Amino acid sequence: MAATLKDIASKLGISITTVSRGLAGYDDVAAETRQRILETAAALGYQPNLIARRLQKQRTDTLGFIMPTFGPRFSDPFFSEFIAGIGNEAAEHEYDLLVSTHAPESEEEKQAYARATQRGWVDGLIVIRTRENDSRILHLHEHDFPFVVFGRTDVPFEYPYVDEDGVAGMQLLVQHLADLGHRRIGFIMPPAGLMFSQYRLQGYYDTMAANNLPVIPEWIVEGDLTQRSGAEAVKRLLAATPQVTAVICGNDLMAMGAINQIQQDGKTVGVDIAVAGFDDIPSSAYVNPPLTTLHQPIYEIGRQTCAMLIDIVNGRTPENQHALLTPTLIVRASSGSSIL
Amino acid sequence: MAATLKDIASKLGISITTVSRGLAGYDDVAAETRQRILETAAALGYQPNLIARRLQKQRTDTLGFIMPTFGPRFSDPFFSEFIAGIGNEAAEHEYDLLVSTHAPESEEEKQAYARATQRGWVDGLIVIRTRENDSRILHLHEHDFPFVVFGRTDVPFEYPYVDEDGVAGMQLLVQHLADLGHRRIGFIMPPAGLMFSQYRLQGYYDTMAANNLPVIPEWIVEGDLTQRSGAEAVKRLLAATPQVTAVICGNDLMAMGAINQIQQDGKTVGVDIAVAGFDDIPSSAYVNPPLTTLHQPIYEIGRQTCAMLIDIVNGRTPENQHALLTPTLIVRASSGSSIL
DNA sequence: ATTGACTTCCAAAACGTTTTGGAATACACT
DNA sequence: AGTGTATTCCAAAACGTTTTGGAAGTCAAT
Repeated sequence: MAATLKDIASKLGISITTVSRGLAGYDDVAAETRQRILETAAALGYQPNLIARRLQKQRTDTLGFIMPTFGPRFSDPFFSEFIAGIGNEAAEHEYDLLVSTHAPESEEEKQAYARATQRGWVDGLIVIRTRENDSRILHLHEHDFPFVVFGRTDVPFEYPYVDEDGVAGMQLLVQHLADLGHRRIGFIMPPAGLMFSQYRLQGYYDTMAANNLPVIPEWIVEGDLTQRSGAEAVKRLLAATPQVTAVICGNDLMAMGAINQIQQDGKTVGVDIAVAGFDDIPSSAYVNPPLTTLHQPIYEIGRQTCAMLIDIVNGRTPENQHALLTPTLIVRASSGSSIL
Repeated sequence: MAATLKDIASKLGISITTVSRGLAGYDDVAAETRQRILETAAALGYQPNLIARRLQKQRTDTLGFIMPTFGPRFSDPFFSEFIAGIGNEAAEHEYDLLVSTHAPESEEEKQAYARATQRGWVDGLIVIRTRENDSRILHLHEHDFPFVVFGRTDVPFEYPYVDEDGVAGMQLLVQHLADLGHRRIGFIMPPAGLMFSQYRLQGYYDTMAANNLPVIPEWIVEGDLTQRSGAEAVKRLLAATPQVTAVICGNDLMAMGAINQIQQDGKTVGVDIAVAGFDDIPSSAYVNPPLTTLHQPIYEIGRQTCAMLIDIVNGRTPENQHALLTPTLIVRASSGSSIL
């Protein structure tokens, strides 16, 4: 039912070629003919068949994003903001965005990446939440498939990425707490397999050392980025080392869980104990007490990542293959005031 | 470079047809031939070109989802959970999910829907956040394009939808507050143009009336679903009618903003004033005080909506075109105890 | 020796588009 | 009259797949 080039051509008694070229604005079509083509196209409500065009052009004008989600009940606000960023950037360049969700390191995830590198699915991929020696990046690199990563990883070759400077971020945060007089600072770290955990951990170690503060292993516990795990982790942490006066959480969601847990135990966050997060999700300004955290411009990072990918897909080498953004420190009430 | 049917055929000295049919498992291919085809396909790393297949089959095996987002800094956890729901359901049925974001009622949104109904983009669409006399639904219905909606609207024809029963939900919540002794209950409603606002408002009115509680216009103010607007709205509300003892917010995000604002004004939520939300996003259990709210199984709703769409796309009529789910009341500390 | 049934294969068309490599015509200039 | 140059058009190929409608061969039964 939908009109095709053939319909227009036969209605006008001219060839498909001419119709195609007329519509595309080539100058080997007489102005008068072109006019008639345009009119009939409009009259028939012609819309080009994208699939046919893609088959001919050998490109999909589509970008892929495979979200590494954990449980089914999953709703890290990080993702919707990131999707909005890449989606809007993609739309501006007339690219579509194909999204799917798979558990990290699962069999389905592997299949999804295998499928992606076959021709005709997407032109390029966006990868996030890098892991050690990330198999996704290895696979994409092996198959010479265009991709950009949000996050660094330890592979023995160059690849384009955007990343936050986790070390610098943690440096700001730990220094802030140290300046307030904290000497025993705990760290609820994100899953150790994720690369950004390592940078954040590194920044924590470095800055503690820079302030001549020793770190004991009990001060570091691991969470899985959810509120629930933040609550559990802080419970374990404080049970093991009640002397800790401040707790840094690997992300805001865990910080929210931790705050809740601490309050349930009858202590006052920002007075009895300082808490800080990482990400600056919108909610972090509205919890009680408001959360001291490190701001990451997720939306902008999404845009930038996507812009870089579009460059690569079009054969342009981005002037800067590696973008490293420093988070900014947002001080709110949860870190309290000086305890000196 | 990627291997095609032609490559396999010429390597084996047989026709493309036979290769295609062998791979597809038709029984007019000798078992031995089929074996050789399979082997060579594996050896060459053959992956079918999806675009070519789609062109031939005249279907995209792709579903579309156009998110109606407001600002750039947008991150309603509702969306990521909903996407996970439809994405996983789609993946199970071997469908892809195409996602884009456009401001509601914007020109780009209109264009996106116009583009969607042209052939060869997606096989069906998922629509959410219905508006009065929703132009998207009118357009899709006019073009006879497959779609399923999360939400009802007031159009003069039948269409498939999944929706939450906002009236019943609010009934539970208002009754809960009335039972605690509240008689002056404010309502921070979502944008009036959204259909679910109207149901929630209706449920509020109905249940107030059922309890012989009058409602005065000052008790109702509007917000835009963000934390910030929740804070602003509650400020306006309490400035106008300080006598209010309970405030129901149209969603959890606004409730979080409201709680924060009330606390900044030095009052205690759950004691001086009760606050409740709607949605039961994960954070709502972790704010301080934890939020009384209505639970919606967003992930499940996403799955169900998507499953219905897949049925429709495949020409099967779902047994039930209209699913109405009743939210469950989650009582937490923010609504406090009896004030009688 | 024919016939019919079954098995195994394939040429060609089709999906709708873009691109290639001219062809045909008209016109002006030698 | 012949050459060259624009201008305007188009047939055919190509993208990679699936499906249609047989064709060819084998085998057993007549």
